[in-house]
Amino acid sequence: MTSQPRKIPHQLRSQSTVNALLEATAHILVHQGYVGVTTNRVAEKAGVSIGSLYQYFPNKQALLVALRRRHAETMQTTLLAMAPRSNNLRIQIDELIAAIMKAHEEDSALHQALENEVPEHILVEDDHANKTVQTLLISLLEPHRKVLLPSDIALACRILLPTVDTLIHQALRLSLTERYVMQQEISHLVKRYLLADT
Amino acid sequence: MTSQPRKIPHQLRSQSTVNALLEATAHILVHQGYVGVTTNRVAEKAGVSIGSLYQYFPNKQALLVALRRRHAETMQTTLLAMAPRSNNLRIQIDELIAAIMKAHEEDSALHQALENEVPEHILVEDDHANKTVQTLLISLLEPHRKVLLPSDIALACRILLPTVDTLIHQALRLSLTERYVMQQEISHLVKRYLLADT
Amino acid sequence: MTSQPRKIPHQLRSQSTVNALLEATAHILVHQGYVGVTTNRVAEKAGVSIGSLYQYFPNKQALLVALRRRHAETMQTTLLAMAPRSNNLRIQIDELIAAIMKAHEEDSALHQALENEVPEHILVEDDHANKTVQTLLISLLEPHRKVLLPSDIALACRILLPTVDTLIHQALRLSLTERYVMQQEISHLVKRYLLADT
Amino acid sequence: MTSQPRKIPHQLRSQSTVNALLEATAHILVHQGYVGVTTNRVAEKAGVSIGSLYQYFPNKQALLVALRRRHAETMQTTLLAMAPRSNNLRIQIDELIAAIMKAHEEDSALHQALENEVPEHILVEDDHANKTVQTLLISLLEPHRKVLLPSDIALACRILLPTVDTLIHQALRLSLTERYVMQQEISHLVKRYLLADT
DNA sequence: AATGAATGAGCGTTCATTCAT
DNA sequence: TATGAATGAACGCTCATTCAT
Repeated sequence: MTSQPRKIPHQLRSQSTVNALLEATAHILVHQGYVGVTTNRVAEKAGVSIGSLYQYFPNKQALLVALRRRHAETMQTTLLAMAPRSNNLRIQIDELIAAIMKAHEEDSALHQALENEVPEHILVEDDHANKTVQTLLISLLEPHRKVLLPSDIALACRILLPTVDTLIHQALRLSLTERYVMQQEISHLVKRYLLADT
Repeated sequence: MTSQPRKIPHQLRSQSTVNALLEATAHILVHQGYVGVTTNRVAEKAGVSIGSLYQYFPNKQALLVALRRRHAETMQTTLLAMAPRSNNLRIQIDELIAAIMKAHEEDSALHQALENEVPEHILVEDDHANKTVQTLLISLLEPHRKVLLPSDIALACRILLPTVDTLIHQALRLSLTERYVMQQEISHLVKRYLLADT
Repeated sequence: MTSQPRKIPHQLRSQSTVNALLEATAHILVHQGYVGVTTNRVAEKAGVSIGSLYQYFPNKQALLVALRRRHAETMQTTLLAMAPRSNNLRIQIDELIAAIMKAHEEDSALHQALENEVPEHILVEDDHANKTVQTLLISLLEPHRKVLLPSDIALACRILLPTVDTLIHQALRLSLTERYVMQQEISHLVKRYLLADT
Repeated sequence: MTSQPRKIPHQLRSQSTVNALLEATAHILVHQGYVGVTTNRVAEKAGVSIGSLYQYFPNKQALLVALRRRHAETMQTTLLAMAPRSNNLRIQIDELIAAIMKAHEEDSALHQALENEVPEHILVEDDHANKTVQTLLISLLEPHRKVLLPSDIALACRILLPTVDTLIHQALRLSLTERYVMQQEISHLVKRYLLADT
C-alpha cells in the first residue's frame, strides 16, 4: 500500500478538487482530530463525492501525507523568503528564530494537529522542512566555526533543532506579547549555547 | 463521557484484574500501536472477559488515561528516588539530567508509544509528571537565584522543561554511547543557559 | 485470509445463530445468485446483526465454504444410508445411481447454485462428497475386477464420476417421469462401459 | 437492462475498438477471474476510454455475453472445419471426439474461465455452440439408426453431449499424453453406449 | 465520436459498548 | 461478580455508470 497520489490532476477542475480535498482534510484534522478524519467526511466537506476522493488519493493515508507535504512546502517557502541578511552571527540567529516563528505561525493549528494527532507511522516520509532548516542552520554556522563553543557542529544542530522547534510550539500557545518575550529568550538560549561572551 | 476509573478496586483480585488490563493495554500499545488497542483485544490479552473490562473502565479512553497516569507515577518515583544530593548547582544539574534520563529509560517504548501513537486529546488530564519535575527544578534553582543569569525563574523553567524533555527523547533513540555524549551536551546547554562562566 | 469458522458455537443460542446464517446464505444464493449474497443481506435475512455474523465467520468466503461443507455432509449421509445391498454388480450399479440421484435431489437448487454461481476459487477445499463417491465406487468395482472391461479402474472412475455427476444434474432439470427414464439410461451407460454382454 | 450490443459497428475503427474491448475482457477474465473484470480496467487495457466502452456495450454483462458468443463462434468454426470425412461410424465418432477436443483446446483457459468464473445467470443466452454439436451429432447418427443400441436418438444425444463435454474438460486439465489416453477412453465410452459388439 | 472526471449506492468489515444469563 | 453473545453505527473503499466537455 503506497500513499503516492493516484494521478496528477491535469485539468483545472481536477486541481481545484484536489485542493478542496486537502483543505477539507486540514480543517477536519484541526477541529476534530485524526480520528475525525474519515474519507467520507472529507469528501463531503470538500463538496465532492467519495468516488472523486479516491480518484486522486489511493487511500486515507495518502490524504494526510499530501497534506503534510503541502504544509511543509508552504513553511519552506516562508522560511527561505526570510533568510538572514546580516553578517553578524548574533543578528543572524535572531533573524532565523524570527523566521522560524513566522513560518510556524502560518497554519499553526494545522502544524500542531499534524504533529500531535496523526500517528507517527502514517507520516513516514522524510521531513523536508526539517532538512531545510538543518541546511540553513549549518550554512549559517559553518563560516563562524572558530568562534563557536561546540566543536561538533552536527551535534550542536541535533541539539538546537528539536529545542527550537519545541520551544516555538510552546510559544505559539501564548499571547502575542508573551510570545515575543519567549522568542527573545529562545534566541538568548541559542546564543548562550553557541557563543562565548554572551 | 468521563474517563474516571469506574470504581476503586479494593479487593486484591480486582487490583490484579486492573493491573492485567493495564499491562495488556501497554503491551498492545507498544507492539501494535494505538489502532491495535481494541477493548476486546485488551480484555483477551488480560485473560479477562470484555464485560469485566467495562466494570473497571467506563470506556476505552479511561484505559489509556489510567495507563498514562500509572506510567507517570512510575516515572515520578524513579525521579524522586534520584533527587540530587550535592550542594553544588552544577553537579545538581548533571544529576537531575541523569535522573530524568534514567526515568525515561524505564519503559521507554511505552513512553514513546504514549507520546507518539495516542492522539493528544485522548490524554487531556493534567500532566502530574511535568508538575513534579517543575517543582523539583524550581526548588533546585530558587536557592541560587542570585547567581542565575535569567531573572525570571518561571520563564526559565518554561524554557528548560520542554527542551530537556525533547532532547532526552532524541537521546533515547540513540545508542548507549551516543546517548551519554548527548546527555552531557544537554547538561552543558542547561548550565550555559543558567550560569555565567561556564 | 483463512476461511475457517471463527469460533465453535457452544451455547444453543449460538448454534441456532450459525444455523440461521447458513440457511439465509443458502436461500439468498439460490434466489439471487452469488452476487446477491452480501454479508449484510445474509445477516438481515437470518434475523441477526452483522456483528454476530462476523463472530462466527471471519469473512464472506467462510460463509460459503461452511455452507458447502454442510451441504456435502448432508449428501454424504443420504448417500451412505443407501449403500447397495445386493451382490449382483448390475443391481449394485442401479442402486448406486439411484442413491446418487436421491442425494442430489435434496437441495438440488442449492447444489446447482453452489456449483454454477460461486466462483471456483472461493470453494477451494477438497470435495469430501466426491471422495466419498469415489471410495464407494472403487469398493464396488474392486471385487469384480476380472469381469470388468476397463483394465484401469482408476481411469474408469475418472471417466464415470464426472459423467454420472453431469448427467444427474441434467436429469434434475427434468420432470419426475423424464428423470426416471434418464436415470435408467445413465445406469445403462455405466453398465455398457463397465461390462460385456450388456 | 438488455445485454444486446448497443450498436453494430460498421466502421473498421469501431470494429477494432470492439475487438480490443473483448480481447481485454478475455485477458482479464483469464488472469484475474470474474471479480477482476471491471469496466474501467477493461477500457484501460483496451486502450480506450470508459466512455467509449459504454458506446459499444450498454453494460458490463453485455461485454461478457459478447465475449461468450464470439468464443462460441470460434469454436463452431473450428469444429465444422473438422467434420468427419469417413463413412465408418466408429471412425466418425473418433474423429468427432478429436475435433471437439481440438476446438476446446483453443482458448481453453478462456473456456474454463467463462464456465467456472462467470455466474451462470450472466450468460443466459441460448447456447449456439451446443446446438451446433447436437445437429452435427444427430446428422452423424441418423444414417446408422438401425445399428444403434439406443432407440431414442434424442435421448442418446442428451446423454452423450454433456458427457463428452464434461470429460473433455477433465481431459484438458491433464498432460498431453494423459489427455490422449483419456480421449481414446471417451471414444470408447461413446462407442460402447451406441454400438453393440464393441 | 471520444474523453475521463465525477458520481454514490453499496460493499465487506471493525469495534466500542450493552445486557441477558 | 463475571461472562461473552449480540449489537449496529460507521469505517475505508470499489466500481458500474453518467454526462459535461
